[in-house]
Amino acid sequence: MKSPNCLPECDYMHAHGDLVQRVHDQMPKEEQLFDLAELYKIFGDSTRIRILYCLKESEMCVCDIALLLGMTQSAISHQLSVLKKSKLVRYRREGKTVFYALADDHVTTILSQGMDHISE
Amino acid sequence: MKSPNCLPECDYMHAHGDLVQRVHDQMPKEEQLFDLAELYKIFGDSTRIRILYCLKESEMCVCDIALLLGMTQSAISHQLSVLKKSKLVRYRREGKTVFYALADDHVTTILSQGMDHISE
DNA sequence: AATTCATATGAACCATTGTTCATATGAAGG
DNA sequence: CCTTCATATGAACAATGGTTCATATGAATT
Repeated sequence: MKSPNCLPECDYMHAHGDLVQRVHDQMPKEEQLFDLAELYKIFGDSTRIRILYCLKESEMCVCDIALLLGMTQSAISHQLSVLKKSKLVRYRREGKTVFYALADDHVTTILSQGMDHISE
Repeated sequence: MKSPNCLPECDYMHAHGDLVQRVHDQMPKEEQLFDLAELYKIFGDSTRIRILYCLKESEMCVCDIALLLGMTQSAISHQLSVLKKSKLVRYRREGKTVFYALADDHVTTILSQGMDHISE
């Protein structure tokens, strides 16, 4: 009798069954892999990357970022809201102005990790 | 006289000019930030993440991966070609079969880096 | 309370991208 | 050489996502 998690049969391709089953059993949970992809998706846009690199230097308000990146306030605000939802940035309000900053050191680490990789 | 890299004027928003200029000067090159985003984009798809996690365990041929992930051979092949273009996987041919593997340890590192982050 | 200013947000539009389907390539075996 | 089998690839389709435009919120100032 097969395990409840066994793979579907494959009649037209004779794959290397043992290997496939072993690797299958060692895979992380589907949900975890999905969340991981979602995380990278956030970093996978150059506007958001540029915003994060701004905030790496200093906390900044929305219109400063917009000015610096040469984009509209709306576009920046939309992207900040994406970054906010993913907890990659935090913010504080001061009067009419909202200052954004990187959420924690982990974000910086991930950024420099990737930067290392492409500078090879 | 302004530096050749100075920012455009902004008449309707009175941004914090000094800060903006300072952060602007410390930003990495546009092209680098673009490439960084492109790298993360590759990781930002759950099919590709799942493929990478398969290959983390063992080198595998295309149809094994397809079987394991319950997807068509074509879909997997297309994604492998994306991963190949970005040098995240390498491959070797053995007769009719092509075996894929992770390109280097750096890929594993990036994967576990992200996995750390979401497991908080 | 009315206005101004910084930011947020909803809808629409266009571009990008992942999958499918059909077909091509290219190696091994008869 | 003709077939078979594993993989690759091109075109088409559907879905996702980033920007813009118009407008809303909400805080400060008069």
